[in-house]
Amino acid sequence: MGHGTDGMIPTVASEPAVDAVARTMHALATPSRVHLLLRLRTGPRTVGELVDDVGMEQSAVSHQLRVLRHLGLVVGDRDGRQIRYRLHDDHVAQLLDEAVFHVEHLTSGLTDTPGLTDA
Amino acid sequence: MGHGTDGMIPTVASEPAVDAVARTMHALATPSRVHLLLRLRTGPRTVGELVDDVGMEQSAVSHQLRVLRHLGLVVGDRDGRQIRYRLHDDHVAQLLDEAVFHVEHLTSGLTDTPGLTDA
DNA sequence: CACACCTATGAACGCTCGTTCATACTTTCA
DNA sequence: TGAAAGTATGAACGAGCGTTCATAGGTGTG
Repeated sequence: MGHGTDGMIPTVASEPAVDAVARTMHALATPSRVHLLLRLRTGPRTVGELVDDVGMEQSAVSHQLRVLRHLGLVVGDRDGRQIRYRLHDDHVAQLLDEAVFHVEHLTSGLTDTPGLTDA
Repeated sequence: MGHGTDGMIPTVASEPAVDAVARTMHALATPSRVHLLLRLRTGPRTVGELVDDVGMEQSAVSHQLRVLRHLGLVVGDRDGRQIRYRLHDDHVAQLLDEAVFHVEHLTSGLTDTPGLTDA
């Protein structure tokens, strides 16, 4: 059972929502950001720790963290001269888990030619 | 695709899964595809119908449908000289609903400056 | 105050990707 | 079989984006 639109089916789903979905899902459309988010899902980490975890440069990590910040997915708290990042709330963690879950359970029935179930 | 590591709790989430998530979520990272998917969520539609629904050219629709097909999110069944597309399964519909749900409930606590909860 | 440490920012480059234009393919009908 | 309808495909162009390089901003320490 899914939450969300229980019962009522979105006949067309408001147009504005379309852009909002695309914009937010954009955060999960890049390996580097997914990597960072999954890392933060295990708990708060400083930028330096994240740099060590994923194989990215400090600048790249900072840039991506800014993107995630603007999307409201992560929050940074200053601790001394370093900044500790964390997922914004459980909502984000849940979204992450579901993304991973769905991907791992996608019936891989890829199709190359339309009109056929497989080819 | 292979699940390299065991099927355990995502303490760190296997590296390969990261790319898989990013690749699939990529489908939801563009307004045009979200539009098409949400439309298909209300039931099967032919390409022509989709063209009328969303404000895209036939070619663009066909191109995006191909992307969604390769990702295993939609399936096309030939019906006469037109092809009727539909979501691959309930899984995809659920993923869509959850995406919309989460976006609509994202505590919009955007932050521009790190180290501060708001500014 | 000067310096090292940590993180953020801006510019630039390369690449990916979505769209458009033109065309080919498949199916139906006369 | 020739034509029209419906859809797919390839090339090309432009925009958006992720990375790197260089540098600035802020923080603690001696």
